[in-house]
Amino acid sequence: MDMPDTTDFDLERFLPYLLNQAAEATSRSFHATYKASYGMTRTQWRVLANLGKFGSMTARDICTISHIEKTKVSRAVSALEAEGLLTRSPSPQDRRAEILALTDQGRVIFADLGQRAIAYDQALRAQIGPEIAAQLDDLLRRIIAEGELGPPED
Amino acid sequence: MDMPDTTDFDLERFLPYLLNQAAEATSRSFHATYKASYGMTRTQWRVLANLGKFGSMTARDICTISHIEKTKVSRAVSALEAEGLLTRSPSPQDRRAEILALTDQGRVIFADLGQRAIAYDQALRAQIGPEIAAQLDDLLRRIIAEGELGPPED
DNA sequence: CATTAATAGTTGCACTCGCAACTAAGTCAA
DNA sequence: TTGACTTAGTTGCGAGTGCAACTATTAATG
Repeated sequence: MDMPDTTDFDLERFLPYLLNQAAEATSRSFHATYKASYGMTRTQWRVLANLGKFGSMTARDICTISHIEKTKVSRAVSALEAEGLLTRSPSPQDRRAEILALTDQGRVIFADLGQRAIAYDQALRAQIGPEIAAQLDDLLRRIIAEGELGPPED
Repeated sequence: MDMPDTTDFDLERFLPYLLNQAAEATSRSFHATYKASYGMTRTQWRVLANLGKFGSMTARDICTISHIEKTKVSRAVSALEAEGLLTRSPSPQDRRAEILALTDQGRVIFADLGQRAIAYDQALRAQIGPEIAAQLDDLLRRIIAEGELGPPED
């Protein structure tokens, strides 16, 4: 009737750790791409990608869709605007909100990075096998959806 | 003979993005645990966990094993030492290196957090199903191992 | 040996992040 | 319409991070 030996804990078998390592490994080289080409932050890239995908929307919409904190979005929007990649225009329905839209230049860059992202993603999936990659997608989405299973409540 | 429409790029199908979201979702609540209980950083927790698992080793060993940047390790070690959770002693073989070892207090905390980590990990795996979780482990390890498949080389 | 290169670890700096506090605008109800 | 409450977005601040430069020591090479 042994208790599990607590010194048995092994980071290498800890799912959050593995997910982090995998995320960092796969993010790093693509991050280098958009950073080198356009001096972009990961958050900026994500905001750009959302606007590219969905068209005009407010900062709040981006927060809701992508689960990025509003302060990160706010700063990313400022930076992208300063670079001339997006414009803000006041929302007619709500004067607190601003409608964000990519400029032509923003769309060009989104097209470029989008293409490279697709290529990178395909290379990744090819390495682990396309069917398995599809399974992986499902698993990750489930984990994301389960979201926080509240703290261990000990 | 269409080129793939570049506006088709969808963050939600981008593996690095999914991995990141999943990693953040699973890390967040456990991060809250060690932060609240011991005011620890993720890097500090990882250094502690490595020392707990492998016993005495140098900072460089930790870097090699866990792929954490040496500056992060350096600062984490300083912080853990300041908290009295580890000691440094000069290496007899190499006067540049220091041998790191957990103090009794460090081991107690490692035991505590290790236990909680195991519980958290098991809860996570239970949610997605244990067999599937095992598959996920394999996949993640493969992705980590493939490591950087060099930048797209376009 | 003497020099040059490599390595262990630290530090300075510029930047990103997370959180709380804040402004401005909209909502709801008495 | 006034007052309490919520929401969109911004800003200040403390803290963590990445990168490059640096010290001290060890290894390698002529």
